[in-house]
Amino acid sequence: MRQLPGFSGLTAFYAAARHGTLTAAAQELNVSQPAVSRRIAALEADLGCLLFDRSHKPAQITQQGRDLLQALHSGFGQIENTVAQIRQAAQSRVVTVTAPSGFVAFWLIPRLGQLEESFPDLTIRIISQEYGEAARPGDVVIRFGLPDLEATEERRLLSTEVFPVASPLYLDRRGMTPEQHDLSSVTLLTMEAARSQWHDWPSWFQAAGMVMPRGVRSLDFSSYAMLVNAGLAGQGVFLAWGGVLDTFLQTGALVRLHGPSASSLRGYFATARDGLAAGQDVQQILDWITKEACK
Amino acid sequence: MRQLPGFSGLTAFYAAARHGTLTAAAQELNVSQPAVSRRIAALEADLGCLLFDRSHKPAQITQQGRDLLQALHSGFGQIENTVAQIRQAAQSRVVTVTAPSGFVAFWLIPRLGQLEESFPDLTIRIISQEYGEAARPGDVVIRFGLPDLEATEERRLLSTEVFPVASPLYLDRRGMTPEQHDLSSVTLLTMEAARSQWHDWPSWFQAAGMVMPRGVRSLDFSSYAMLVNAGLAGQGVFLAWGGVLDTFLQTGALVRLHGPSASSLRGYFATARDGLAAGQDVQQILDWITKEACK
DNA sequence: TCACAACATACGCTGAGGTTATGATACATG
DNA sequence: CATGTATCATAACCTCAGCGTATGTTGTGA
Repeated sequence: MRQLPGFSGLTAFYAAARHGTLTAAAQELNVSQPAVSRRIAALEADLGCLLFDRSHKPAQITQQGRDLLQALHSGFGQIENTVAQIRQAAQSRVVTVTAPSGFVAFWLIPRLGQLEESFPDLTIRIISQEYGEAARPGDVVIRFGLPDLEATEERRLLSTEVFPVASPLYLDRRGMTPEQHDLSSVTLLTMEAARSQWHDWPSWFQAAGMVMPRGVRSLDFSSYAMLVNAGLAGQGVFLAWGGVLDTFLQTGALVRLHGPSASSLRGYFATARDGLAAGQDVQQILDWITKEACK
Repeated sequence: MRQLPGFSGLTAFYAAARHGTLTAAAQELNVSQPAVSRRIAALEADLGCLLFDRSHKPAQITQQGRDLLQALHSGFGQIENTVAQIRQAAQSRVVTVTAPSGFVAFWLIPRLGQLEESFPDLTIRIISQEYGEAARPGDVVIRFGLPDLEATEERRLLSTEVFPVASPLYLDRRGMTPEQHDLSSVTLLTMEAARSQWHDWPSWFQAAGMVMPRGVRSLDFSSYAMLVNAGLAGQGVFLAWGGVLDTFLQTGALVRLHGPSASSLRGYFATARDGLAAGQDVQQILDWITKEACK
C-alpha cells in the first residue's frame, strides 16, 4: 500500500485522462480546475515523470500517462464492479429462512408462492437442514425439538397433535377406510435414526393409550422427506405432525386415520436470529410464517 | 468514479482485512485505531452492509468483505505494478540524443561504447533522423545546417573543413595515390537531393579555387550513409566533413586526397533541448559530445 | 473472575486541500 | 498578424474533514 501514490492524485489524473482536459475533470470531480492541476502535479512529482505534455493545449497525455490510465481503468473497474455487486445485494433485501428439511419440503415450499406474493420486494432464501446438522445461520430460524424455556421470543408453530395418516389407495388395497382400519395389520413407516428427536410409533401408541401390536411390519427411513414420499406412494401408515402435511390432507393425497391421537411437547419453533433487534423485513417474514402456521 | 466509495475507507478496510485487526491496520497506515474504525464504518454505511462481523474479537471478515478484499487486492495490485514500473523508468536516467543519420552512423555509434562507459548510470537513447524529416524531440539535439545566430547556447561540433576522400583500393585500381591523383578522371560520389543542405562538389571546387572538370563521371545517392558505404566499397571519391569519418581515416579504410580543401559555414551543431535549464545528466552528455568532437 | 486486547464513541483541534483571483500561453479565427 | 477564447499554473487565503486523545464497552484467554 505504501507503494501507491495518493488516491486524490490518481483519481484526478484518471478523470483528466478520460475527459481530455483538466477543466472537464474538475467538473466531474466537483472541484475547481486549480485543485485538479495541483493534484496531478503532486502525482507527477511522486512518480518522477510527466503524465501530461503541457506544451500543447489541451495537455496531451504522455506514454507513461497512457500506461497509468490503462492500469487505473482496469484496477478501478474491478473495484467498481465488486462495489456495485455488494451495494445491489445490500439493497435487494434478502431474508434467509433456515428450517428442517421436512418442514421445508412439505410446509414451506408449498407456501412459498404465497409468501413471495405477500412480499414482492423481498428475496426469500431458504436453507434446508437435516437432523443432526450444525445450526446454520438465517434471519429466521425454524427448529424442531423441545421448547427452549429461555428463548422467550421463540414461537411454536403448528399443532402439537400427532396422528397416523396413509394414502387412500393403500387403505383401499388393504380393505380399510379411514374410519375402519386395523393398525396391527398394516405396515408402519418409521425413522429409527431420528427416534430420540422425533415422535415415533411406540411413543404414539403409549400416548394414545393403546398397546402397540406385537410383530407388526415396518419400513424404516433415514429422512422424513423419504418417509413421507413412501407414504404418498402407498407403502404404509406413518405419523404426521399436525399441520405439516396439511396440503396433502386437503388434496386427498393423504388421509388421516380416525381414532385417538397423541400430543407431544416437541414441535417446530421459530425465532428471528437477532431477536427483537431484527430488521423489519425479518420481523414481517416471521409474523407471516407464524400466522400461516396457525391457520 | 462516483460509483466508488472514498479511498480512505477502502484503504483502511484493505489494511484491516489483510492484517486481521483494525489495530494492526492502524499501524500500517500510520493513523490511530479509532481513525481506522471510523473509516471502515463510513465505508460500511456507504455500501449498506457489514464488512466485518464485530460479534467476535478480533472482528471477522464477512463474505461481502472477502469479495471486496479480493477485488481490492487485484485492482490495487495492478495499479501498484504499473506505478512501480513508471517510477523505475523515471529513475533510470534516460538521456535521448537526436542527430542526423550520417552523424549517428559514422561518428556517434562508433563512440557509443566510450560514451556509455563514461556514464554507466545513464541510459543513452539515440534517435537518428534523415534529412528533411521533422525535428524529433531529444534531450540533446544535433542538427546539420547553417549556424543559428539566435541560438546562443548552440555549440558547433567538428571541423568546418571539407575535403575529398576515397578508398585506397579505388586509388590503386586507378593508378593513383593520395598524393598524386586526377579528380577529372575519377568517379565523383554525389547526393543531389540534399544539394541545398550539403556541401557539394561544385561548391567545393569553387571554394578550393579550382575549376570543376567538365563531363566528369558521377554516382548519385539519396542518403549520406549510402554514399559513404559506396565510397568504402571503392566506387569513387566523395567529400568528407572534417571529423565525421575520422574512424575510417584512422583505420585506413578511407584516405584523404592531398591538395586543397574548402571550408563551409554549414556544420553540425548541438544543443540541450531545454537549454541551460536542462538537467545535469543532459549537460554532461552534451559536454562529452562537445569535447569528443574537438579531439 | 480478572486482566488484557480489540473495537466504538465523544470531543476538541488543525493543516490538507479547497476556493478565488490572476497570470501565462496555445490555438483558432478574421 | 492581431485578437479573443480556452486551458493550465500559481499565489494567497480560508475552513472543515478527519485526525488524535480520552474513555467506555466487550470478547477472549488464563
